[in-house]
This record gives sequence, structure tokens and C-alpha cells, in this order.
Amino acid sequence: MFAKVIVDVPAKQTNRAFDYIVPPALKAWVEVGSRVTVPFGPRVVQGFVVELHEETDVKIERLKSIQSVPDLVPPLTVELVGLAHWMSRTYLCHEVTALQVMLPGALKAKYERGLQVGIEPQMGSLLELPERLAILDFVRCKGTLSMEALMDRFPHEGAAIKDMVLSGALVEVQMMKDRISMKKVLTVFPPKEVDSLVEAGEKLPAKARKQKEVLDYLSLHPDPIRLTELMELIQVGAGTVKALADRGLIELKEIEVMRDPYAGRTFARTMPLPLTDEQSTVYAEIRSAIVEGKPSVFLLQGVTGSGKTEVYLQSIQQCLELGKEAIVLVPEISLTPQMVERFKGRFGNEVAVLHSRLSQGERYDEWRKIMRKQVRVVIGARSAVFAPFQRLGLIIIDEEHESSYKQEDSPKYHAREIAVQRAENNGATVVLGSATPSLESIHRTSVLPDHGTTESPSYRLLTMKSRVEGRPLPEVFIVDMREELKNGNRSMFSKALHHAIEERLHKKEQIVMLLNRRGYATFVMCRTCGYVSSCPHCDISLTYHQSTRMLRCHYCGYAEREVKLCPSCGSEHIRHFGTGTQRVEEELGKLFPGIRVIRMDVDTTTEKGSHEKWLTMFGQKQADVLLGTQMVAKGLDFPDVTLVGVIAADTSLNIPDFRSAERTFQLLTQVAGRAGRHQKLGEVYVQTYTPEHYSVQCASRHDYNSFVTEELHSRIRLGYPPYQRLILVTFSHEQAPFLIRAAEAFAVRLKELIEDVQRKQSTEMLLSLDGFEEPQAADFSMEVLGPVASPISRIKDRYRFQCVVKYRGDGLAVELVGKAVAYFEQQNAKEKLQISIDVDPQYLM
DNA sequence: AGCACGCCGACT
DNA sequence: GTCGGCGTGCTC
Repeated sequence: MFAKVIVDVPAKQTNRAFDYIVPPALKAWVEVGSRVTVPFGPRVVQGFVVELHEETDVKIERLKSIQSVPDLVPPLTVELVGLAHWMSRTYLCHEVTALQVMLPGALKAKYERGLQVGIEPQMGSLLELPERLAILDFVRCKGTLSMEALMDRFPHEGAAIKDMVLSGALVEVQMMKDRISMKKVLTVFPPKEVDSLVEAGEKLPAKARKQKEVLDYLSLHPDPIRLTELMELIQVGAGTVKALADRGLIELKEIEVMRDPYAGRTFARTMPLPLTDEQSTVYAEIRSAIVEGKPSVFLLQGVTGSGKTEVYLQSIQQCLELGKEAIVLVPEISLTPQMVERFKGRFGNEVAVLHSRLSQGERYDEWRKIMRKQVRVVIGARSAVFAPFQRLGLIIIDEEHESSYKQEDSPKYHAREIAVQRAENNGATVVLGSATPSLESIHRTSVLPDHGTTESPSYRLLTMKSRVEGRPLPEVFIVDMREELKNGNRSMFSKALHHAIEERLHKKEQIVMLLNRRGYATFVMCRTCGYVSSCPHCDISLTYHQSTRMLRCHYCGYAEREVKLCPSCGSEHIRHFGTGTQRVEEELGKLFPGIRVIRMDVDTTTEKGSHEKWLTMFGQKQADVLLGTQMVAKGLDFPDVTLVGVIAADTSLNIPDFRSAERTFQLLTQVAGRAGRHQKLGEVYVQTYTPEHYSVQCASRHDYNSFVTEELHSRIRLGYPPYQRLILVTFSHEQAPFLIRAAEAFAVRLKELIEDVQRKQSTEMLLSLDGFEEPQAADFSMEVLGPVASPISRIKDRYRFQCVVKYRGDGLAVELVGKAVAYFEQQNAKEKLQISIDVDPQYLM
């Protein structure tokens, strides 16, 4: 038997399957999806089995054997192996990178080299020397140890050690370790015949009273029990129990346990709530799709507070009743205990939770619950879309428009596309939920008046237009800040917002305040000469960090001390720009003495669990205002919030990105949705310098459809998604002139490839006119823009240039870019040119 | 990516 | 005459 193995060497030359012999002893263990260790060249690496065959084309004498299979059960399913292959083509990444991203970090191989004792001392070697014997003994005693450890012990014997390695007295071996750590807990095992315990207890010395107590307890409760628990229960020391184990009366063993991040927490079980008419209609559609078991994608557009979560919950219920499994994706930022509670409350310990704040070990254990089929529901952030279920029935993506569903490093996948693909593989249903669906998604529902979608599968649109229990959407007031300035109000709060805040404080209601700070980081500038502190290695200004009083580069980590005098002109007028949340907090304190503000931004939420802590405090009404950046806009639900203030809606509008209007609209709509979700009515004040902009206007009227119509027109006009799709190709190199030449050469090559295809297609068109065959990929179009300098033109001392490829049609464009890159890399093999490809990028930088 | 094999400069 | 520089090419 032979296996095709993708090895853990992410390089273009090793980006293919290698054939290995499956030794008879491992035959039962090696499956498609198995993780294996294989000899590869002079070393041993990890790999993944992607195919099994009875035959092989490779000459048998060239083949090596699989060395070991580290897992009891293959960590990947056949479906996921196929998906990884699809990903490598779709996102132009190495196949092994796609496979790795599906696994918890704990299963990533850690390579170490170590030393072992080699051949026995030979004649003429210098092994009789005492220090060499000592080294040999030390290594023999340790079995295998690292070079560092040996040098630590014998700091002056570097030469001797080297000599011993050369002579073969010591041999170098490659060690491959998992990063796994199983948590082990000492557990007490009483013997099978409990009666013997009582007897034994009587034979114990009279003074061993504590030991007798333990035996009495165990004879009544003969199940294995954790040592710590036993000690707690009957107030004995570890020594007492140990003594019993030494007498052989009980057994004390380490057993492996699962870490449970939610251990000790009970979740009140909730029952399905009655659905509103809208919810029922929507649920019925989803339900029948799940029952039918054919791949289908729904786009559920429901206004904030329309009760999408209850629809999710009941859909999952339906899915479970059919014996299938479900995945729920939520943006990382809204994966709060509140959210988890809702799912744990409904499905109890059928739920595994995966998010980045878990430790590696906790993550691994949650993941193993899936492998062992102990859970049938997974709730998690982006990467949970790869949960290794085998009877997947439903994938829900909440807030589907969120850009955090796109992974920013390789493989640069979008969880939405992965979900659709997995649904295709499993006959599963996908529900994309949002109050403000992305233009890409709404376009694929083909309900828009213009040209229908060309991409398959098309999505089915479901809408929920009203909030549960007929609660109204909050009223939104747009405040023109230019007028405020004219009227002499130079404060960051308009008169209207100021009033509204006062009123809430008076009524003891709560306020959410959003400072939309994207693309507007706090930088430092000299007011005299205009000098801006910027990174010496990257083309970007440094960001000021209050906590450390340092200026830091977000791209390379470079940091420097806060400056008091301008390094350029010596002036003292150095100011921090970019209204930070701190300044808003200060201002609030000045204007409303005694106001209690919780500030949530990067400075206050880096600590583990701090995010939850603040939200809990706010929920318990320990503060009047929740002030923060994007993170206060999402998914929060507090009954006493009746006012939402947006300090400056424009900041995200002014970012030079084709999605800035869409992002602004989404953010405003989301944050407005935080107000008046329960009995009390809500109000929203949006301060802006561009009140006429359609993203602000539409958001204020809760008018998604008008926004989409307007925005889509501009996208069509400019040839941006969803009308055309994009591929961003970024080149980087230390030398700018070389880089420019290279990027241009790439663009030329890609254009040639495109022309080839187009020429071929027009020939085919002619043929098909003669009635020979159907025209193929008639919708194909592709154009190369650039190269131009990237918006951030230098990072870590490397200059950056980029090409934007606009295209329509299926995977052909990606294939051509792949070909161009391959050709190009071959031409420039020895250069240190880096090329990065982002298919369907979220940001053009 | 590693790592070995292989062909040209400054040293015992 | 050798040690070692890193260019080129392969890994089942």
C-alpha cells in the first residue's frame, strides 16, 4: 500500500504530494487525513496523507516508508483534505498551509534536533579522555537531549562535542514533538470489591483515623474520584491518600482530562421561544432546506433586534433532531460569555466553543470534543468553520458582512466561501445573517434590479423587517458638526448630544458612545513644523500608546520613547492627534461631573477577560456610559441603553478604500441597533461633517435597500466588487528600482497570458457560431491595474508595489495569476523578491 | 524551507 | 596544497 503525503515544508518546490510506502504494521492506522511522520531528504518531517493507492508510478527503490502515525484517529476528514486542495487552488496557497489552518495549533509539529549516544567507542578514538566519558555518560543518561542543553552542562567542551559528533560517538537526530499537552489529574481508584476496604480499614493502626475515613468514604462511593476533590470533600491531606496507595489498598493514577474553560459554570437551560410571524416564515424555509439535505445558502437580512439568534437556535435544534451537526460562526469580538450562554443554555454540553482567547490546550480539548463526537454544535470565530464534523447539516454565519471573516494571512480565505463550499460537500444549509449584508452577498441573491448574479450557487434571500414584540427601531438624528462650529461650539459634543446625555443621566438610563477611529490612529505631530513621528523601517506614522508612553509601529513593532521636543525643529509644540477615547472620556468627565464611564479600546481590553469584565460591569449598571471603538457596536444587548452617540461618523468615510461607504453604513446601523432593544425607546445621535452622504442618510432612515442601490451604482461605475472581483498582488523587495522593474515585468507577463486566453476564446466563439460547440466562459473578463506603490509603500525596510487584478467569471483568473507568479518566480528564482496574493481582498493595502 | 553537493579565493 | 564561501538543485 502506498500513500500520497503532503509534507510540512511550505515552499513552492515541495508543494505536491510525495509517495510513501505504508509499512504493513501501520496499515490499520494510515488513512486519508492521517497525520504522519516521514523521512524527507536528510530529515524527518510531519505530513498529511491525502490519498491511498495499491500502486505507484514512482520506482520502488526511490520510495521511503512512513515512519509513524501520531494520532489514534485521523485529525482530518476526507472532506477536509479535499477542501484543503480546493483552497490551495482558490487562494493560491501551499496545500500544507491549508491543511494546517484546519487543525488546532497544538497539532502543529515542533522540530527539534537532539543528540544521542552513537556507536560504541572505537580504537584510536579519544573516548578514554575523562571529559569525553563524562559527556557520553551524561547523554546516555538523558537518552536524547538538545545541543543547547549539552553545552549548558559542559560549557568548555564545544570542540570535544563537535569532534565526538564527527567521529560518530554522538549522533544527531531529528525530534518531532507535538505542542500538545494533555492535562493529567491524579485520580483515586478504589478496588473493585468495596467490602475489602472496610475490612482493611479495621486492620489499620488505630491512629490512622484519617485513612480510615477515606476508606469509609470510598466504600460508600466506589467510583474513581479526583484526588483534589476527595481531599476537599473529607478534609484530608494528600499524604493520607498517598499512604493508602502505598499500602496497596487503593490505586492512584494520573488520568488525562479535558480542560473545560466553562467548568463550574452552569447554564440555565432555555426552551425555544415562540416565534413571530416573520421568524416563523424564515424558520420554515431554513427548516425545509435542512430536512431536504441539499446544499443551499440563505441570506437572512434581519434588522437589529429582529430575533435572528432565536431563528439560529431553532434551526440548530432541527438539525440536531435529524442527527446532523451544526457550526455557528460569530465575529471574534462578539463571542462574549453572553453569546456563549445563549447556546450553552439551549444545547448544554452538546456545544464546543472555539475562540482565540482560549489557551492552546483549551482550544485543543474543545476541538477533541468534536473529534470524539462528544459535541454536535460548535460556536466559534472564523477558523471554527473547519470543525471536523462528518455529518454537517448547518453552518450559520452571524454578522456575515464582518471583515474579520477574511483571514489576513495565508491561506487568505473567507469563512463565508469555505462555508458555502462545505455545504456543497455535505448537502448542508448555510445561513448568512446580518442586518446589513455585504454587497457581495446581497448581489448573489439576484433580487437586485440589474444583471443577476453570475456566480453559483445563488443565495436565497430571507428578510425580517421588524423587531420582536413590535418594538420600534430607534430614531436617528444626524447632527451637522459644521453648523455647530458656526454657532461657536468647539466641543466634540454637539448641543443636541449634550442634551441627550444629560437627560439619560437624569433618568438613570445608559449610553453607548462610539468613537469611530479606523484609519485615524493617534499619531504625534509638531504643530510648528508639521513633523510627524514615523517608523524608520516602514512608511507609516507611529502610534502613541498611553500605557507605555511609547511610540510604536503597528507593522514591524519598532518602538521609541515619547518625544517632548520636536526632533526636527526643536519646538515644544508636540501634540497627539487623532481624538482618542481617552480624550472623549476626559471631556465627558469635565462636562458631566460624576459621570461613570467605561472605556473599551485596545489599551483597556488587552488583558485576558477584561473585555467581558467591562461588559458585565456595564450590564450591572455600574457605569452610565460605555465608550469605545468598533467593539461597542457589535451584538451587545443591554435593556437600559436608550442613547447611542456617534462622535464622528466621517472618520471611516474618509479612508481611501472602495468599501469605506459600506463600512460606514454597516457600523452606523449596527451601533444604532444597540439602542432601545427592550421596553424603553432608543435614540441615536450621529455627528458628522458630511451629513448629506448617502451612507449616513440611509443609516439614519434604517434604509438598507436604498443604500445598496446607491452603492451598487457606484461599484458598477468603478468596476469594483460585487460587479467585478479583485485579486491583489503585492511585491516587496529591499531595492526599489529592482522592485519596480520586477512588478512591471509581472504585469506584462500576466497581460500576455490574459490575451492568450481571450484569443483562444474568440476562436471558440467563432467555432460555436458554426454550431460546433457551446461557447465557454463567455463571461470571462480580466484586467490588470498597476503596478503602483502600495498605500503603505515600505514595511520592515522592504519597499512594496502592487497590482490590482479585476476580473469576472470563475476560477480562470486566479489560475492565470497563479501561472504568472509561477513563471515569474522561475525567472527570478535567486532574487529575494516576495510575492503575496490576496484573492478577494478586504482592503486594498 | 533545509541541506548536501560542487566549484573558486585566503590561509596553515 | 586545504578550508570554506554560498550558488544550484533535490527532497518520495
